[in-house]
Amino acid sequence: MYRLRHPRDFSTVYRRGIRCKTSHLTLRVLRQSAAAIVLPVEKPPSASGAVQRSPSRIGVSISTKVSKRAVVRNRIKRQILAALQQLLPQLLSNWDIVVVVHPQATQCDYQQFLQELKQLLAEAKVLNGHS
RNA sequence: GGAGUAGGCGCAGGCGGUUGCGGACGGGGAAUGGCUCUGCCAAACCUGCCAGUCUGAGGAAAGUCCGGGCUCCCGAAAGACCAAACUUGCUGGGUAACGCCCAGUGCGAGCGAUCGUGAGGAAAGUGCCACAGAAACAUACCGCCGAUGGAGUUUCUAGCUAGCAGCGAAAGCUGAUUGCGAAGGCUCACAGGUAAGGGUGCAAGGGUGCGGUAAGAGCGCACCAGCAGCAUCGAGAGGUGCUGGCUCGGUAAACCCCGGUUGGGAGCAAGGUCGAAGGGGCAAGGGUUGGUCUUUUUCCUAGCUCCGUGCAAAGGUACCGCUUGAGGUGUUUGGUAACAAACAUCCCAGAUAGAUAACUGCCCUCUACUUUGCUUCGGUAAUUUGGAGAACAGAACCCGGCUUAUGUCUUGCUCCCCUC
RNA sequence: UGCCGAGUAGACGAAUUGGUAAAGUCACCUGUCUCUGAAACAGGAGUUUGUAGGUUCAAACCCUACCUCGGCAG
Repeated sequence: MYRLRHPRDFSTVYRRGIRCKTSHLTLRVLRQSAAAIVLPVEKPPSASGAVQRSPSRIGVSISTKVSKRAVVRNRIKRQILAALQQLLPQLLSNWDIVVVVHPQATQCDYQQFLQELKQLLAEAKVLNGHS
């Protein structure tokens, strides 16, 4: 799994991405080709089209407002990443995805996260069809 | 059995399965691009990627309350003195150091085991002690006394004086009366004495008792508290005993004094290395355009989508700092202990949107229920099924402490109740 | 991660060289006025000073530990 790591990537997704929302999570999604306009150096102009097949990158954002305790935040993040791991084969490539966690999500368990993520990704049309 | 108290160099479930994450190690090993093009370089002394082996949170990793190491800036030979700061402060020891730890002393709390202790100086000075109260550190409101001094009193007395009456020869005696009147009595409470009692207050000039006194008072005595001196025990804080003069308010977590300690400041986001693209800044130079004066060479000034050069800033954890350390484990020795020494042995996280996880099986432990056996009917043993394995909590440069949060196991000791 | 600052009625906010039921404004409640409401006037209630200990005769204030909130490096 490829992770979003740089703050610059996060702010780009926040500025330009599509937004989807459930009661416990918010999803921000952006095509990497759109990001390539902002950062033209990463991709030479000749190869900008169909040649690129870099996999989708995923980031999770969870603030101290969700919970003050680092243990709780880390567990939620790990559970979300594990759920996405399970969904990874169905994901389309060339997308940047950011998952934002809401404060109510401290009560959720793994199955709930899995279900909500599946729903959100389908809504954002990042999931590899319903085939 | 219950209640309590002090510890633990005590534990933080175990073994697996599937899918995954960080680091280290040694292997395999591209695409692509460049060039001096049948080979080299970039990264080929192996990057992305691939599989393998090893390894991967805590007792508090937390709070950031102290003390260090380490790094940079300012200052500075070294030492002494002064100043300043710290806010450290019973004694002895431990430690790299500490406001920490150990052992003891005094005081306080508890029936006790034991616990708490910010525990130098108020007899060096200054300040403060509201209200109340006479007075808050020096006095006298009520009260007591009035010994001493003063004033009053003859309707207090002794005594003296004067004339009158009676008796008498006289001296004189008796009686009532006039006046004086003590160093005596009584009255006053004016001066004064007093700090027992009342009242005020957190606090009122050691406490209790007896004597004493005009009334009182360490004024005297006994015991107690406290102070000073001496002796003695102890390494010391202090303990014990004797003697003495009799007594001093509280507050220093108020200023302060004394003693002690100390170069100051910032903190790994310290600090250092490298520093792309595309822009902008400054400097001097060149080029070019315009203006003025002198002159036809240059100079001055203002500008520019111009040119290259130099300087400085800036962007990013890309790399270093970064984990071998006052290190861990074990044994022995010294010490009451904290701890120290010697020997042996081991290398044990290094992330940076931040790794150690998600789901799940068995064992073990605990617990609830079902059934059965025993029963002194309180329970106890086995068994079936279900549930839980938690609580507090996530390394972020590294150590030593403190504080706070919190599940469970276990050891010693104390008090109370019951039974033998 | 490191470093700073602040907590006083429902809201704002004074009292901080310790001194005795902790000012004031808005809001709230009751009444008067009015046909009703507002305004005005009169009266009233509410805070033990973030929490827990300590020093002191006495603590919002001094000391210690904790809790919460905010800020800076960003």
